[in-house]
Amino acid sequence: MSRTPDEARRAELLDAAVDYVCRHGLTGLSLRPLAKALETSPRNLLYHFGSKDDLVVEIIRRGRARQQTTMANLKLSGDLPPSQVSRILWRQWSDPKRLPLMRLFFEVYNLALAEPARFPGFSERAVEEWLGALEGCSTLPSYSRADARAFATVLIAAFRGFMLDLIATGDRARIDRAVEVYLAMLDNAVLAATSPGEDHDATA
Amino acid sequence: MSRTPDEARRAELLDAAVDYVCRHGLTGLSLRPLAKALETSPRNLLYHFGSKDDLVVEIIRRGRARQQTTMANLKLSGDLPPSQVSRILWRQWSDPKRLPLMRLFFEVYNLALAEPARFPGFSERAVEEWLGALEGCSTLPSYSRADARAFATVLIAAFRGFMLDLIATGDRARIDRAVEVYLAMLDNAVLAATSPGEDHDATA
DNA sequence: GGATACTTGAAACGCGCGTTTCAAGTATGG
DNA sequence: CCATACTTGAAACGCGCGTTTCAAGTATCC
Repeated sequence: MSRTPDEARRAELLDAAVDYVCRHGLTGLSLRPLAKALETSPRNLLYHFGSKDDLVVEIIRRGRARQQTTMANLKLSGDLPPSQVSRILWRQWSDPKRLPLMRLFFEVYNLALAEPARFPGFSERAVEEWLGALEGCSTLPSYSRADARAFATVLIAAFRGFMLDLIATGDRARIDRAVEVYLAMLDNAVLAATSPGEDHDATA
Repeated sequence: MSRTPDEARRAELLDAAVDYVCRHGLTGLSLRPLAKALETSPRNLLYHFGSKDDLVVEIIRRGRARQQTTMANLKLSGDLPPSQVSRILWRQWSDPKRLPLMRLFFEVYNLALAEPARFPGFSERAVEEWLGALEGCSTLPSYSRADARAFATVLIAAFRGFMLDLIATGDRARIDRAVEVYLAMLDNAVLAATSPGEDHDATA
């Protein structure tokens, strides 16, 4: 007939929107300022994305895609010790260039907690995906599956806790030092779990 | 003259507002629904609190007061091992009755990150207060001050990470198990730090 | 080159927001 | 008891929001 839909324009707008949201947050997002920053109009955003809610969904989806790209680049081989996996994770994600994306996801976690209906299953998936990745990545042979999940839960909790602190305070010196203390603890724990001599009971 | 200001009414409204915000979140808070839930009018909220922003500030302040009351009840003596301090903290705060307040503060952290001007220094203080408490509570004699801060940073990160997970997934069984694994790691670390025999290097 | 469908702009609509205005209601000090 | 100041209610204001309407602009296929 006459003309093919301009998919590239949509992708360009979406990418710019993700950048904007990383800088300005998702909570107070409104179309008019966003449109102005993207040098377009609210009308156009709605034309390309249908509604604001749909746009938000796509922004989050695109953000997750960036996150997963980063994770894929980690190339974590299956037999690294947990401390190595955690160190690589930390090195990668504490990069100032990646912090805004991380901050965005903490924001989305919160929004999802406040309005689970708008982001169904988001919070649960956010943990479950990392669990899956870390369970597979750093399992100790002696661990049962539940132990492995518990251990992975520790890794995730510490990682996210350090991230929160870094995002909030920016006190990189203190936190980097804390991460090293923590990684040494991890090595100690693995040592204790694999050496048969010690009394090692992790249950209450 | 004629009548004394009703301070009790204000306090009552504020307490009810904190409860409301714990249940409904602070992000989308607006006066009309809040007033309806409190069986009063927007007009009255503004009369008692001046403006919505002032009200929000007072809600957060009151929430912090509740938080500190809980902390004061912990009665952490100075010579408990870190794992005991952490266990008590976790037991106290993972109580379902206290989770909403914790969730509220994670929400405020995020708001403060998005708009530092509205909540000046909030995020930094949130970490610094816990740091101070934990530094004093579970210092090891062999630690320098920087080491103590780093160690306390680990405790806070893990605590907050576990909290985030619990609030998001509610998977108490998995997380309680993870906490036990983590506490055992803490004990191991303290053991390693105090026994002179082992090679113990926590720097990169 | 003109019909066709994609793309964009300007302006307005209805809505809920925080806030203000104005007036009535109410308890208390003199 | 009544003047005074505290308290509350009803209604409206202006504003920014997401969205819609209507029309113009633009690239492409026949």
